[in-house]
Amino acid sequence: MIALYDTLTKRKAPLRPLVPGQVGIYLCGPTVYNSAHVGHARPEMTIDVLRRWLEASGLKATVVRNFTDVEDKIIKRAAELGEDPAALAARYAVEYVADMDSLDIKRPSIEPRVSETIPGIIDYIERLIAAGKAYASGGDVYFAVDSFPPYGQLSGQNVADLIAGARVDANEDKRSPADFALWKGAKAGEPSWPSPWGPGRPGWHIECSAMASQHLGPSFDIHGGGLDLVFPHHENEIAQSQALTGAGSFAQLWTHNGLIKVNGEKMAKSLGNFFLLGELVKRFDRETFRLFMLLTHYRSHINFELALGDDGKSVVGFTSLDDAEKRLDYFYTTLERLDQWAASAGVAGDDVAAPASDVLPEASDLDARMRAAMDDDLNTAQALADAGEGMKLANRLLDSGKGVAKDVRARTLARLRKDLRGVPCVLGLLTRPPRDFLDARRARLVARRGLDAAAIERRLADRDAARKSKDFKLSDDIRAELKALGVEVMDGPTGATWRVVD
RNA sequence: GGUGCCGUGGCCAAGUGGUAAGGCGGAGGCCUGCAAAGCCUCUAUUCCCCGGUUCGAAUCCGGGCGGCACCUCCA
Repeated sequence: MIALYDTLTKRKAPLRPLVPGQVGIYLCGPTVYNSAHVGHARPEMTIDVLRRWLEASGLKATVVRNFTDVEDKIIKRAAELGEDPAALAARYAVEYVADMDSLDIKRPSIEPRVSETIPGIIDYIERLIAAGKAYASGGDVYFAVDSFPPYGQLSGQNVADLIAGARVDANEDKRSPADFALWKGAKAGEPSWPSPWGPGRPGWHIECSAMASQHLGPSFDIHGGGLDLVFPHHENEIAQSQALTGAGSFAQLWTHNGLIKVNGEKMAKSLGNFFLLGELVKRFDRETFRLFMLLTHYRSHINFELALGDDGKSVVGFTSLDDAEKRLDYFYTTLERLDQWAASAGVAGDDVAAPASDVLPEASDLDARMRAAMDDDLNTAQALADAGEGMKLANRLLDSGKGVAKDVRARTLARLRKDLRGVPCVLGLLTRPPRDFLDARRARLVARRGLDAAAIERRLADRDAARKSKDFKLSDDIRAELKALGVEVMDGPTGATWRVVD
């Protein structure tokens, strides 16, 4: 049974699906007014892992992730570019899908758009007005926060403080400064839809209430999003929804992922310190992003570290991603060694998976430990630390069977070979044949350093000849020569191999 | 001003009552013609500080200090 931390009750709670065996998840999606950056990947990755874990646990997950394609920022940006707002939003939505595909994030079951939900939104607003929870005023419609006493339960805010803080937008048409717009009357030249209150468009929060209830029903299991959305967005979603459908309806569990910081600073458009996914994906393996994110628990902030040049400003490297990719390299290298051992030992597939008692204890409970970590609020950091321990044990046994009975060693290695791909594969890691990853990575590094692989191979052949004739001076000279290029030569039982150090 | 989160070794980071995971870095070692990779050992008597609860606290409570986030567009 999986437990998740619930922002509303501030504690971990076991997931008890409303419909046994099925889990409905709503994730707040992007406002599509420009390209996706690293920050967008975090909630997507979090929900992707949640969804994969639930599915692996035998549950059917329905993930609804919206596109907000009608919004002030889109209108503004479209005006700047002289482009039609709808066309601009559609263009960036296509790009967004491609970016998430490139990170191997499973597509949501349903991707509703505001532009396709307008009738549902208008209906929703009409019901709120009929229930006395909202009022039309000056072409707009506002939610009456006073009509919903529990307001503030998610974020710990109270209405009086909000008003006293004077940070809420006072507005002639509002009865109370804390009220928020459900419908915004259109100004000249703005895109609009006809409504009982005149032409206009939905306010920011109502879309999610409407889309969630339309696709998942008035009550569903999990609502996700970034920590920055707790207030006001999610608070307002709760108000709108529960004002109509009552306490306890809407999301049963609220999960919020931590944000991404850049060299310790908040990542913000205004600071300009964000990086587009499309560019980073060219430079790193897609699994590198996944590992980078999953190495930290989803509720913590992640620091996206950059290596800066001497001027302290120019970005010369992506330290966090480099580190994650090296770790991934270690994992895949270990798996390859295990595969080679299995091939030479004649171990086929998983068929030698032995009972727990017949393998070393560190290996016998590895899978259970990883599963327990995942069930405990998706502790991927713990699960991957466990996997790392398993990798280390595998390498040790592969190096030497000293002190371990031969059959126990073999069964342990077989077990590790299976389990080290078990939970990690569910998380979308270590899913490929090791050689695919390792070759692709080396090719990328070769290209990045502007090296010539064929030339390296030729020098390696020269060195091999030198070693055969015991000319270690020449052999070492060639090693040094390649080393200067960033190429490391590794002598092995089947000849020398090489890799690019970064 | 309000609200919430956090403060773990040089750095990163798990751990929410039972006596400090893991990674990086560093030191030593095994292996190697030399290396690299891999492995082994060491690297926090202690979890921001001060009180309290408890047989027992990094974990709970109170106070203080520090950082961050949200309250305005932000994933």
